Amino acid sequence: MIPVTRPGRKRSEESRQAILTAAAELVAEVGYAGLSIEGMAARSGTGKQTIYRWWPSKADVLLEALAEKADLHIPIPDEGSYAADLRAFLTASFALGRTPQVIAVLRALMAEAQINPEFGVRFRAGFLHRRRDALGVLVDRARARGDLPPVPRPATVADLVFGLIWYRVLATRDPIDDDQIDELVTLLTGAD
Amino acid sequence: MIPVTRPGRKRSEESRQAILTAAAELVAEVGYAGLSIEGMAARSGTGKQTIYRWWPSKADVLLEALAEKADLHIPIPDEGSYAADLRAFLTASFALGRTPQVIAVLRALMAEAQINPEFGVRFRAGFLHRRRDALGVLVDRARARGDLPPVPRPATVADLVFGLIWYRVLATRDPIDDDQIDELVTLLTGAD
Amino acid sequence: MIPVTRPGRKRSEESRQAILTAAAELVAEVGYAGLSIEGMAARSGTGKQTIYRWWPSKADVLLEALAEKADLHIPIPDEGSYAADLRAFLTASFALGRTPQVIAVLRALMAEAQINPEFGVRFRAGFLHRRRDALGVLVDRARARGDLPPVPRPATVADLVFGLIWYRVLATRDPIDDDQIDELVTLLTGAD
Amino acid sequence: MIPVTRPGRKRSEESRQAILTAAAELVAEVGYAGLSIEGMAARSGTGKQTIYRWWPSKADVLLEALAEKADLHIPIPDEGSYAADLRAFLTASFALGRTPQVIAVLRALMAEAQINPEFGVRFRAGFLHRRRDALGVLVDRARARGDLPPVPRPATVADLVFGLIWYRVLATRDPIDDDQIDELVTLLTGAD
DNA sequence: ATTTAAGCGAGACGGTACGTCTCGTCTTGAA
DNA sequence: TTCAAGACGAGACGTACCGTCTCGCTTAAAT
Repeated sequence: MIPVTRPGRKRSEESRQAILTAAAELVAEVGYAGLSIEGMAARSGTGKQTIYRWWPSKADVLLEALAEKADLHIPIPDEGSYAADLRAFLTASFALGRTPQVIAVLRALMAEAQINPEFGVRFRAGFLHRRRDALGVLVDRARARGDLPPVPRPATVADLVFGLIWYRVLATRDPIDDDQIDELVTLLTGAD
Repeated sequence: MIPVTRPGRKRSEESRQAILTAAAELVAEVGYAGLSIEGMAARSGTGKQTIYRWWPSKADVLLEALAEKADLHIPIPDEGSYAADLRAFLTASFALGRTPQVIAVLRALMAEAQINPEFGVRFRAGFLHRRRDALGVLVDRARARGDLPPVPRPATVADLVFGLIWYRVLATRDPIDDDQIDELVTLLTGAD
Repeated sequence: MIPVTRPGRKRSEESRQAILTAAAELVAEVGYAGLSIEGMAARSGTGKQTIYRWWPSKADVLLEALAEKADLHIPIPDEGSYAADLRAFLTASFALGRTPQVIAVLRALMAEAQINPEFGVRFRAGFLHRRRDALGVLVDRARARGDLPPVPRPATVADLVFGLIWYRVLATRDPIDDDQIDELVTLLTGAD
Repeated sequence: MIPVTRPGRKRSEESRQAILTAAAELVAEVGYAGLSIEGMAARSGTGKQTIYRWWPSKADVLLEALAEKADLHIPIPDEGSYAADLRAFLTASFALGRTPQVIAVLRALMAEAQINPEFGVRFRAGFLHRRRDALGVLVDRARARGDLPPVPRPATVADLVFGLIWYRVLATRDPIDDDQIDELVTLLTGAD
């Protein structure tokens, strides 16, 4: 058994919060490209070393700041049918991305994940997989009910749902209207 | 009529090609994060100013290098039916992204488009919209034929198709298998 | 016999004047450090090559501009005595350097002569030696008259006179008052 | 009383020395025009920022390097008479400028002082005034003794002495021979 | 109580690339 | 041949951050 109580000063929760807050404020003010560790340290009144000690990159700070405020595991209670479950999930997901600040951070993190492969691994594990798993719960539930149409296959459902969401966020950049939720539900449940 | 003959030395096509080649080679060797204007100038045997004179950022150089080799307006001949047209388009699109080098560049450009808004505008106009228009031709053709199912709507077709492709490229990072083409065709044409 | 009439276009006197004028104006506006061949070409409406064709450096342009306006060989008529000659020479010399613009150019040229040895050679030949020779005429005249004191030696007279002037221009930067002319004349003529 | 202990890492004396040495070596090798901050950083194995943090220009680095090796306040002990004091001062001054390396640096600094006014202020305060003050001590001593001739006035003595030295360094560029020391002493002390 | 071992804010360090500026040369088409 | 225009290879400028390294201090568990 490892002695968990190490000697020395404890990590400062105050500094941690100050850094997360500074990161969120700065990215809103100067954009992700203008965000720097140096700037975060200055704004938060901490030292650069304190940031480097706990986070590997500026993207990881943002990821933690995001996780702090938005629970990514939004559980979907059983709504009775696959269609109802799906509609609930989509509505909740779109609500998550309705705040421009969150969208901006998501765009930046997805971008960083492409450019910095190590962060990519962490971003997939810490964000993308969690969202995918949340959807997986619904699909499994539907499968158990025998509610699932033959096309698309369960594995493809996530690709279509998240593909559409991310494509709108990253490429077309206009918000998803509610009509599209109905359209998607219809398409995926095989209803007419 | 404007006199087209401007005074002064002409732009060097030789240097332009050397820069595009150097950019493509370097991004393959050191990755997008390791790519720099400085490095491109050194590798291509040109001066930094020559690059800054013609391109606003390293991403724009890559975009031009990409456009140079891959025609983005791949025309889809009439295959007789919506389903056949769609299958041809998807097959051609996946083939485009089969070469890892092209995928790597696309990931980088989509990332840069998130981080650098000015480049984002150019990337959408110079790449995303062209691909979307190419798909639009098929859909219009199907609509003229009365071949189009009520769901999804034409505008959503592109979101689903490109959403799925980009999501796999950016998020899951595993290649699309051919079964998924069939699945997608079935889903979008409303066939059973 | 060389055919003096060479083929091709003649040198443009207009451009030459425009360049000299631009150089003089610019050095007054932005200082010698801010003066550039590029700026001179832009201001004068000429091409850089035209400047490089006729002058080896920006300092040479300034030197020619200076020579254009101030005759450096101010002849000193025989005033009857060494003391009177000397006083006339000093008065004329100080007058030359009374205009701040000329002083500024002289400072810059003397500086450039230290930094750029090739220009140093030209500056000495084109400016310093001419001034020294002008003083030499007086001294020779005095020697012929037997008017010269044993100390300082003729060669040292120039060192003292020009040394004092340049030291004030370069180091102390305050103008020479007329009392110092008398002082210098007294000192050099051995009068009491 | 201000607490002198400032936070943060201390300035590296090792780097400071390495930079001063590199500056001195480089100016000897490539001349002042060829000297660059970039080159000094490379040669000294430091970063450019470290130089910019402590010195405003390459000339200031050289000035400090010069002050490091040559004490500019060479005190002149009382030699008994104004003439003897003066001879000692001149001999010491000429010795200072006998090493070609020192001369080369002085030429460069005086040049830079003309071109860069801010450095000019620092050069006068950090070098010229100190030398002038050293001479002032002798003159004051002579005045106290009643040893001073009416011409030249004390203020002009410095102009003549340093004028001659600098004129030879900057303009004629040939070394001062010892005869000229005697000549100068004779002239300034009013002896025959 | 004293020692030891972090963590902290601060800031200097060796680096790298940025985007700009100017250099001196070369190329173009008109005069 | 010269000229105005302007692209070119080259390379230094001064700045911004990177990620690392002292530094004096605070904090807390172990001695």
